[in-house]
Amino acid sequence: MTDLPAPPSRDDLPAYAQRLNPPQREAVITTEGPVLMLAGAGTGKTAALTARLAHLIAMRLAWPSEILCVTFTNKAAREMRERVARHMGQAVEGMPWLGTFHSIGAKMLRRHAELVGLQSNYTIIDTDDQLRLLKQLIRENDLDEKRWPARQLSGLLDRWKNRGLNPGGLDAVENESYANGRGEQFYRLYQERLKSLNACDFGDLLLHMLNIFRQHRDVLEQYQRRFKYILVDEYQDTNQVQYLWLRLLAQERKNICVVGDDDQSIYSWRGAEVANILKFEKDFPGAKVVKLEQNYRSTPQILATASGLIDANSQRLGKTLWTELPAGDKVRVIGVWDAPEEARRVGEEIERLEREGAPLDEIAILVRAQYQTREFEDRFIQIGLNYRIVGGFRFYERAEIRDALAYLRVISQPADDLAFERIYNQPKRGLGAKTLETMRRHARRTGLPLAAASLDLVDSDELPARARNTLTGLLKQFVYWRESAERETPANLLRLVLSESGYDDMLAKDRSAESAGRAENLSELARAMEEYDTLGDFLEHVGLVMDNDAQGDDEKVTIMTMHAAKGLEFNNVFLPGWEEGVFPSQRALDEGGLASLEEERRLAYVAITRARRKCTILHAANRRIFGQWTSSIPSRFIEELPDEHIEQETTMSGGASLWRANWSESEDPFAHVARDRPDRSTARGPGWQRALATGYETKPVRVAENKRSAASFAAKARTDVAIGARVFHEKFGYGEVTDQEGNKLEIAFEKAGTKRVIDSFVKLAD
DNA sequence: CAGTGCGCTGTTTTT
DNA sequence: CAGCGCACTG
Repeated sequence: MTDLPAPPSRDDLPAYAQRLNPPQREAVITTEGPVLMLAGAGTGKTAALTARLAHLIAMRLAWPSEILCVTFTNKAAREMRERVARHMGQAVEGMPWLGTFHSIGAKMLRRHAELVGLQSNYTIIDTDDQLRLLKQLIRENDLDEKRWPARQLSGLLDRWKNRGLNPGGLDAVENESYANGRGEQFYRLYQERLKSLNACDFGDLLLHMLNIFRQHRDVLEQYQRRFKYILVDEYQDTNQVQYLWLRLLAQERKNICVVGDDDQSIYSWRGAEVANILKFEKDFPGAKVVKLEQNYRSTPQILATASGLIDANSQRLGKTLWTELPAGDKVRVIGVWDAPEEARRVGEEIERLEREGAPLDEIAILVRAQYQTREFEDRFIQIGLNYRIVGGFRFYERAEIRDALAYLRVISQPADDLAFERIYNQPKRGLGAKTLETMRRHARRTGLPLAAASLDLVDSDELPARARNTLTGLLKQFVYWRESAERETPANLLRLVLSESGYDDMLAKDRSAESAGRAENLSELARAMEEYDTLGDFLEHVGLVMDNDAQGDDEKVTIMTMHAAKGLEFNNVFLPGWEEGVFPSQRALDEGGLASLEEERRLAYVAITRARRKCTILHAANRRIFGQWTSSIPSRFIEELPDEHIEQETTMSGGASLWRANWSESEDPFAHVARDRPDRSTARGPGWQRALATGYETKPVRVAENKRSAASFAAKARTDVAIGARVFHEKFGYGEVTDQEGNKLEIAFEKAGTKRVIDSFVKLAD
């Protein structure tokens, strides 16, 4: 890092600043003090942000390692890294603190894990693991899982963590919201369980670090000193923990630059608080506010359509986007009969674009919800159109991949019970619920992880001979694999495990249609692992970088959700499913009131502004929902689009004209639009007020006393049982203790003969 | 212990 | 029309 370029002289602007417009340039050169960059869609915010990064480094104001740069998605982080590298040439050896909130949180937490009772090789569990764990907890505590579903608890936990609340910090209402006042209890139980698994969930990555910052000044100061500059992308999407986290870190130097657009806030369901961006100037007095309003992306028609729509929202800072780009086509609104026709129609339009020479990777179909992708997939397969679906079933969520990862997790972290449970009978080894029950029981009584408890268990006669032998074999394999992990590369270790565990054989014997694909996925996984030096590195990557948007080589149409499309742009954009109940979604209409509706509208704004040249909106009169054909009316958002910039069209087979005919007799389908439209002058929704009312203080957290180390394998022996004692065993009946060795007893049973059992499985007979 | 079939419930969006 | 939990049968 000694070969940084010389600082540029004042008159010849460095390359990274040359193409910036005045506001952008201002955002770049105002390095000291707080800066709020309000950047509308397509106004070159990433360009400004990366230029700012390059500037800080080029002017030698900070080393790359002294800049904290936070993004929301891995994709955004990757792009920024690449762009900075391009600006700086080879001089910048990466930026260690450029990444998503979660990956940065994870990295910090690895260094300070012991402060929250974890070990630095902790596992990051995903929602799937989390749900399984919660189900266990719910069952163990005799709760009716129908009445109090794990999903619901998961949602609450998420919400609490997003708000920076620890178990002790829940108020009565929150506590009441699960199992009649047992919210806090389950939150606590869950956290304890995670700790014993040496694991944490996504929310913990941030919350643990926030707790550490609050309770360990020295740690906080260490980071405050390190980060000379802080940059935050998509600030409108920060939630409460992230906000508190940033505030603590920025408090000292106040060199924080946040970039965002209140009109593109679409993650409030994940705890994001638009208010964070609205109150930035209050949090950081004297903040320089820079507005980027020149749009470089879309035609005037597209821009005007989007602006007209978002204008219906009440809670906005308000910006006026303008463009110098030449006029283009009007935004088209097409009404069709049903969803299949919608897919057919989009297919035809794409084929036409293709004939006109448009590249397929410049075409995107943006949907509200994942289920809408099916229709398009079916159609495109039929007509042989290349497409790719972003999101949806992610690579790492496939069963076989998760199985493989579970093996690796147990190898790297023997206390990972969730992983162990997943694979202890996968492939089928003849170990079932009964064995698991015995293992769990022993684990619970001794406080050992499952695998360790099992190791103890197979040294007794508690399990039937067959289960005992199988389990012994499996545990021995793990010991051996753990040794192999020392000398093999992660990729080779995986291949070894898959072959020796019988997983490969299982797939080979499986004659079903999917098995070949599964095997292929596993090879792909091994290939992907080649670039990692240690198993730990790889597992961390998997925990956080769940994205699967490997750029395909050949040209493909992109199908994805509007949420996933944020930050992207395409020449041609299709927006299907603009119907009440689909978009805006039924959920948003049912709950959440005005705030939800406005978020849906912002989503519509985001979707339209993805388009550079052409934007086509579609709505169908009939759609199958829940397997039932239902007729639908066009989205209220369509009515809100400014007439002069759109062009309506209805197909011969019916579409809009039909429902119009149906409705005109009885009722105006848009009657509700006027009714629901907010009063712009007075609106101050609940979200706004809640945000203003929210304080920063929550109760301090008690750091739980350090329990038995998860890795400890020693089970304590009972002291109340001695040789000669008469005892009762559930399976073997009554007997007399003839020998005692640690927690193992040798007992002469009256009916079953002499057996070796574990002391916790017997009780004293009287 | 594993495999099958039945009925229930519920679908946004993501790190 | 899912995907799941559950009960029942080889």
